[in-house]
Amino acid sequence: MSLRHAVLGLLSSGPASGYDLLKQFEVALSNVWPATQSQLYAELNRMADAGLLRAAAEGPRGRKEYAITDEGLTELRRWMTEEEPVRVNRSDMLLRVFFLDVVSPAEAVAYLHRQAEYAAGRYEGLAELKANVTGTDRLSVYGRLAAEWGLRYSAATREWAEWAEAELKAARG
Amino acid sequence: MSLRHAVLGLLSSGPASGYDLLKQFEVALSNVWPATQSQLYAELNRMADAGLLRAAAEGPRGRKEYAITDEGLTELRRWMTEEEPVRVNRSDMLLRVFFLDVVSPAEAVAYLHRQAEYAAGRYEGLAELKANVTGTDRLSVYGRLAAEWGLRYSAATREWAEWAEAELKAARG
DNA sequence: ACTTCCATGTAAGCGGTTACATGATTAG
DNA sequence: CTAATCATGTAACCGCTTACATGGAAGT
Repeated sequence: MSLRHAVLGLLSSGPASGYDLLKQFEVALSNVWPATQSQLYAELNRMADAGLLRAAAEGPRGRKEYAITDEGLTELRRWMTEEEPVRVNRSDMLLRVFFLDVVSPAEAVAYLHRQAEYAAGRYEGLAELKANVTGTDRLSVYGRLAAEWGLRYSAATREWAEWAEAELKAARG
Repeated sequence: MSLRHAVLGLLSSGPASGYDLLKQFEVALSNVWPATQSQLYAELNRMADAGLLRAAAEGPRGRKEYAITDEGLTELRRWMTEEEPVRVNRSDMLLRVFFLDVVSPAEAVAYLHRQAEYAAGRYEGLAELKANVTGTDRLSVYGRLAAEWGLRYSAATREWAEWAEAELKAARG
């Protein structure tokens, strides 16, 4: 249940409302842990019930500002140090690779070509994003580390797709 | 709904029972699209209802062998050529990176170190797996392409984690 | 006035996981 | 005879997505 931990993480640098958090999810975490509005508001209420959060202040328009509790901070630290990341690598893109021979050789090559182009585009996008994250706040500093991962990931995927495309062409003779 | 397409893909090389398919999921597709027994049997019945499959034969112990229909093959090809892969990159591992300053500097470094080690181990595992997949059948040939992606992915992740660890140490001064 | 932004909530549905449940056949 | 393997199914639960629903406050 990592949405919960993402919320704890965001609140660990200061109180915020559901609305504030939603923007942070969109801006900073969208590539790593997207969350929808509907999901977030429901989870905040559950977390308050569980004592990980408390409604610290109320503002205009029914705004509720939440602050992390000691219990929440303890849980966040426990998750960071004791719980190993879950790696579930469902890949729609890779699944298709297994079945490439049900389409024509030309279509198979085209598929890999599209994946290389997509990865190249994503690389460019992340490079731009990283260049625009110039802050010294925690989310910016560590966000750049995460962006660097994305960059390396995109580069590796692009190179793989180009390699695989060449392999297929070679196999065709 | 890619479980459906994974099933269509597997059945495109010949009829199989739910039990057969489950083993193929475990052996060939576990790193790309894991499926549970419960999920698979239910989906097979839905797919038969939808006309993508037909129960082709019955064997001992209530065994039901399914064959892909023309409709199923058409859907598989459509999915391969027309539907772009969905990329949802929820990463538990990367999410933690954003919140690395809620733990001690030593714990943060240790976290990245563990990730590098995990990626290195995964690389070794995949290298072994790839070396053992020597067949010339479709799943083997394309499985090696997919394994190559995993190898590059693991290497990139390991290198990133080592780099990030060095960054943190440098920042600590 | 009108639009945009702020702000929170509910409900239906889907895909996936875990656990439960049952029974036939084959190999040692 | 007994264990392993073959074989299929159901039910509860969980997290996520999409869509619906409402209304207050601020800027132009």
